[in-house]
Amino acid sequence: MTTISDVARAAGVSPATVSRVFNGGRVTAERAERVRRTAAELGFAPNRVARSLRKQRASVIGLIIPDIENPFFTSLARGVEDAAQETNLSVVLCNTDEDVDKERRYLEIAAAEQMAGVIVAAASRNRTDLSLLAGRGMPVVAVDRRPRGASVDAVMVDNQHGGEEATAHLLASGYRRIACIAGPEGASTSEERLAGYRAVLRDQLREAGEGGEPSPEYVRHGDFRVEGGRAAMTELLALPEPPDAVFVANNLMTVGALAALREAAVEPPDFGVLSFGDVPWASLVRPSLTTVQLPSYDLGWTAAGLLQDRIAGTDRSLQTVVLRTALQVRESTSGPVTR
Amino acid sequence: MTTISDVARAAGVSPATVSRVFNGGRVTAERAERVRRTAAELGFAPNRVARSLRKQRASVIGLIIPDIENPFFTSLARGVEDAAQETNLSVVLCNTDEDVDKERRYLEIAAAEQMAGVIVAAASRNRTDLSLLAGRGMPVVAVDRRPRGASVDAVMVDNQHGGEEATAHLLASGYRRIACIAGPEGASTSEERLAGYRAVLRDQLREAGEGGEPSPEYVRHGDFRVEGGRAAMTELLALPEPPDAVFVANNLMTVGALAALREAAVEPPDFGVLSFGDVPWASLVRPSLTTVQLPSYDLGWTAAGLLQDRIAGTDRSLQTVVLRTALQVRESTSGPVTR
DNA sequence: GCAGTGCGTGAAATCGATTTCAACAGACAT
DNA sequence: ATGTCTGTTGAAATCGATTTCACGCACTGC
Repeated sequence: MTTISDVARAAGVSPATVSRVFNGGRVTAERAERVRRTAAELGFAPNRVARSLRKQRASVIGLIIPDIENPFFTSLARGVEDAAQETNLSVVLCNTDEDVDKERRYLEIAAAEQMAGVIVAAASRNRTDLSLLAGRGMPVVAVDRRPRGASVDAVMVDNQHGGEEATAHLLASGYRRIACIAGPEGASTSEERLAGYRAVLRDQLREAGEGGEPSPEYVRHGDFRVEGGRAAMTELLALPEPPDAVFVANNLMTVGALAALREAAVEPPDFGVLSFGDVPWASLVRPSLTTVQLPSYDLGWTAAGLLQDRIAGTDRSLQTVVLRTALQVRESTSGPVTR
Repeated sequence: MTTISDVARAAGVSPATVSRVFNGGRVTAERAERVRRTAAELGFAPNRVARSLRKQRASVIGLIIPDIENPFFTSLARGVEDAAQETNLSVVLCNTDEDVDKERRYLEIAAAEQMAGVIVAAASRNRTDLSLLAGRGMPVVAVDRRPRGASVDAVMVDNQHGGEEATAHLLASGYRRIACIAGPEGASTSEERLAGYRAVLRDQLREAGEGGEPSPEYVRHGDFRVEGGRAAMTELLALPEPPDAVFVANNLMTVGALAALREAAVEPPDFGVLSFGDVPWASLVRPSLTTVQLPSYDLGWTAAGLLQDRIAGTDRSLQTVVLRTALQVRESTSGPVTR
């Protein structure tokens, strides 16, 4: 391992000069050239640990996500990674498994490693505590989920709008008994999607002159995982008057819901399914699935951008960027065949 | 940020003693207790950067994979992560996009960050150069793919066996014109799977008294991605005598192949499809897909174990662990209906 | 010719932990 | 009383880079 002193000695200059060559200090062209050449000869690469210690900041950003096996988050991670690469930051990917304790451990590591900044998709709206980092002046950006009371930059999805879009599409397709499989109660993303669903249904009831509220029986809460979706869908199908369509609040639960539908031998387009979030590849084997597309990659990219601004020292006021969803209609035949 | 000196001062001891308390040196019980208490009061957590610099080794391992969006690798990553957690190592996940240059950059970072070790699923059999790290004495474990000439521990999948299993199953199900969509030429994993396919077909031809070689037209090379699978399948279907089944050498290409089949309105069980590697969730919407299950999680877990042995300083001789695949039969009706 | 300015340079301090080394205290044997 | 040994302790060196500071030199303007 060649150090900066090795290079300095070989090039006949001081370590300070070598450092300046690589960090944009003022050095005469001729010396700089000589240093660069000897450095290349010796295969010198600065020790990033030493650099981090001295600078009190590593060239690493943390990305803390709740589920690495969910394509939504891997896509987000790619966005972060691509953006980070442009400024030579590396990304440490941490998977919390929706577990607040695991998450806290990672936040502590981020502090102890003196990471340049952290992007967090919080495991819990209430119990995730970002003050640990924000308090030490470490730049933090919340993404997808904003923990309560955290004063940090954020990049969010317009969940309510997505929920409205989805529900409106199902209505427009002719379905009338539309259920909703929401996420865990308390999850902000889920609440907002549900709010969108409710708002559209209420409007529709009013217009139809029926007034009142959409049936509370048609709303089930899952856990954002496959099994939760399956269970909720099974319950819905067992109702005295089962729904004829369902809006599912995330991609994994959609997979579960589809499985339950298949077991019950209920198929689109008799039964409408609209997924919030892309179910990757499902489109290939089940083209009739309409989805609310989430800007996952852009979410990551944007969050990384905000973070880098902060790292660079910008002190604009706190900012929340909201990205829109886009409905991707894939139904070949749209709407129920018989009514 | 409280440092070790702050704690030392507050507890009325030297920094050396504080360090010993946290690193298992000999300290009298009473002092140790006092130090621990003051440390807790001050919220002291050792600065990992400083520790890494002094120890010449970080408590971080690198995991370098070619495609973070492939569930095979995310599952592998979980295996690594879970194993690493047990010894308080954190994992840095690096995505190379199958790009050798990107990969080299990450290998250099691993060196400059003084990572404790690296697990690599190499982007290229020929061009991935692990000597950079192995030469500096950094522990390295190859996983899934073993780069040529690298003298490192390795954890592999028994690809040939998996290929044999897959092909034999298709034969046993009654298919006779079995094609293969292999991976890129030169990729060791692909070559081995293909070898398994060829071996079984040759045996079958011999037994059937026909002798000779399986038709070379039935072997196509893809790029391990969705589009490659789709293109290859389309070509196969366009042959004068198209196959009646296909063995696809990885999960993503299977997705592409399924899409091509759907476009051509060819459906199982008239056409047999066997995927090497699980196509997540596809089972739910297409239960008839039989797959060769890869031990992705175990691959990661095992690799992390080997790496930790090396980090701890074991100097047993180089070791290659080969994990078996398992056929997961999901066909409801098995085999072609008409012949 | 002299003060003032600016640039390039190297010596040395610095980041925060670990670890070596020497000193010291106390127990015990000679 | 002296020597030996064991077990604790703190001062100081160390890891490898960055950065401050002061110095020397060359110019400029008066």
